[in-house]
Amino acid sequence: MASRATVYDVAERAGVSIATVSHTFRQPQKVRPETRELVLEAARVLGYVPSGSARGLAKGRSQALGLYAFDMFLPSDLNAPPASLDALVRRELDGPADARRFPLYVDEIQRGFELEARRMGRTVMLGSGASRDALGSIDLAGSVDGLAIFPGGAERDLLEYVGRGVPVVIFSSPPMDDTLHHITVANEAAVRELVDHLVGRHGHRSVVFLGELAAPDIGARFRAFQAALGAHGLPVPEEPFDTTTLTADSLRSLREAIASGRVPDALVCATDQLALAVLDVLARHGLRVPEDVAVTGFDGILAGRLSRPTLTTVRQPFASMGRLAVRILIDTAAGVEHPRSYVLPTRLVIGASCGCG
Amino acid sequence: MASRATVYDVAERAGVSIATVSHTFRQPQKVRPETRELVLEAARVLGYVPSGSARGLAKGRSQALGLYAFDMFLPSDLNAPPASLDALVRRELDGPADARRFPLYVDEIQRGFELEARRMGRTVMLGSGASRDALGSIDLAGSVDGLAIFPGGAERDLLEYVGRGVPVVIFSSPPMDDTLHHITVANEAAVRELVDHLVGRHGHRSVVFLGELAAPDIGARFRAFQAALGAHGLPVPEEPFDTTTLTADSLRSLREAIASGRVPDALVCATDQLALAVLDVLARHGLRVPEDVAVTGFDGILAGRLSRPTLTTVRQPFASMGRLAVRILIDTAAGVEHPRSYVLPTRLVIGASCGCG
DNA sequence: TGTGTGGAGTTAAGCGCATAAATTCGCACC
DNA sequence: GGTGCGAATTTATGCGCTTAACTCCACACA
Repeated sequence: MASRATVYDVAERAGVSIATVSHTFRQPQKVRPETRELVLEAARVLGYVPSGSARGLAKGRSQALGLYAFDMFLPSDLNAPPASLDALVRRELDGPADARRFPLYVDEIQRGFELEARRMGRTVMLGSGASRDALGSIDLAGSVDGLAIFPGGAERDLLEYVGRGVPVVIFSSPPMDDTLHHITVANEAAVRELVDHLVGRHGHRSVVFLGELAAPDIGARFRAFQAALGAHGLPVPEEPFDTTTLTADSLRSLREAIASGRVPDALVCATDQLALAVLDVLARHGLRVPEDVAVTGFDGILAGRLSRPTLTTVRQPFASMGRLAVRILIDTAAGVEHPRSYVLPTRLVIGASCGCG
Repeated sequence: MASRATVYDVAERAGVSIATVSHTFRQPQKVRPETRELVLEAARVLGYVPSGSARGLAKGRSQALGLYAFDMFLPSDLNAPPASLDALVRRELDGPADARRFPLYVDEIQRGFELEARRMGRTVMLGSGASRDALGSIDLAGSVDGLAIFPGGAERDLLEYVGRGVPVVIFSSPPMDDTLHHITVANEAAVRELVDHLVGRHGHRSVVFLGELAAPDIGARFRAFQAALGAHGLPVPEEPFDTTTLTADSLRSLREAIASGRVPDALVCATDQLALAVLDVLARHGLRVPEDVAVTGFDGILAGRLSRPTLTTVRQPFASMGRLAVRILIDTAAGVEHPRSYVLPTRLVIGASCGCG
């Protein structure tokens, strides 16, 4: 692995200046065919591969778009000790293939992002870090022409900061008065439709909301939930029934309700992941879904179609969100204006967990 | 979007030299706390974000690992005209969520790659291009400290070329006498086990292989298939029953066999994707699986667990392969030797498509 | 007072490429 | 033979950062 060849090496071997070498690769028409061939041959012999860093520095942009995920999605993995290869393989082959861990909604957005970037001839840089780790996203921001990011913890000001130098899109975050671009869905309409279904169609009266309000989108869903209950003339709760985080000691309120025999008619969960956890808890305590209690999710991830019963949920256009982010970033970097906020539609997906089918 | 602040700007504002600014971020212990605070404050005010390109150039490495996929996996998307946002969203929400397109095996390897890179504090650069496009992977190679790649078309020499400057890992490619690192699975043992099951357990005699031999791993599987049949005293075919490419006019041999009423007992498909297509064709022609004909796949992708019947297949440790690639790349870049080839184990997964269950 | 020492900061030299501006050259044309 | 011109190539500079080597200075010690 000798140190890589540079333009200088190629130029010397081809008997031309480095400018000609550069031209040969970037603006071939400016170089006489014979000279070009000379340069290409030299490059071939030397195994020349242009340095992306040097090019990026010289041109002022990298042709790369960044996607940053806080590790909130995979904390367990990040903290795990490095397993031996054997252990990794054995665990993977012996364990169950788990659709609950992958693909999640992040992965679907990422996929759309990748596909569109590919279409546009851009490379994608994937970064990640701890929730509080400012440096991770800053580092990434310094290497790309645009950055898309998932909502994490207290990163708002950090993003504004980063956004001064590079366009930034934030997913699943309702319109706000900041300098970032937002992509989200019509949470209000979606929740309204969901509640209408549970109350209007199935006649449930005791309908509750489960979810942690920290994420901006989930807050919006809860407020929409309150409004929807009100619209149906039902009592409006001040807070979610359970504000779980899906960590160790989660779903406490739900388990207490089960223990005391006062389970609501319907559990509206802020996300599919949460809904699946709820299904588990209910099953473990001998409660049948939907006979004893209805459950709904939000997102439309794959695992929700594999569960028993299948999940009634709201499908989000994740791939489109990822694609849209790419378009916004590229356009904005090129000076083309874009609306600061996009609110995409959703679709109610009726499964078995609400009592239908 | 004013042009980004640089070390010079920060240095000037803080009244220090650019070296001190750099030290503040890279080796904080070398600068006095008060000075450090001065610099950080200046950086904060200016919205300073270090340039990844400049750093990469100065240090000679980028802390990024590359993953390159030829577009053979997504040709349709690449060639599609750019749809309007509305059209994209509508198509996504209205269409069926299709586990047959995602996640595929590439995605699972990629996931392992990403997770391990994250663990190691590296960023991942995703590139892609047309099969014949040398420039794509070369460009990517120039921007990363190591490159992992899927087997595509005639890229062998290209990879050797790229491999001169940067460590390269190639997936699903049996050990070869080249300068690259290879990661694959024990195709021979896996196919042997599969055939043993079909012949020994289910008593099938007319067992055929379907698959395109271009991919190196698939070639290995077919040779193992031949050997396995021979070991059972069955006639050994010269060629696969069908060498389909899953494009427009695919599975011709199979359809002809169906038309002529001479369908084999068991169809051993080179991949799950192919097996799923085979299931479709069989169903469309009124043939029942496994009653009329047995089918097996290879890979263990998610869609194979969603099909009816579920697929009997061979599960590969994809995530581990991705993780291993990262370890190889990082180690090799650091001068630590690694075996040139890794051959990982697999696991036979019995579904319903072979006649079990 | 002279010397040594270590800490804090600065100087200066690249890293590999792109590109504007300058130069060279061949050639047509008067 | 002089002039003009466009094409081909080179010169020269800068992109923003890292870091080895150096300077400076305060302080301890003999």
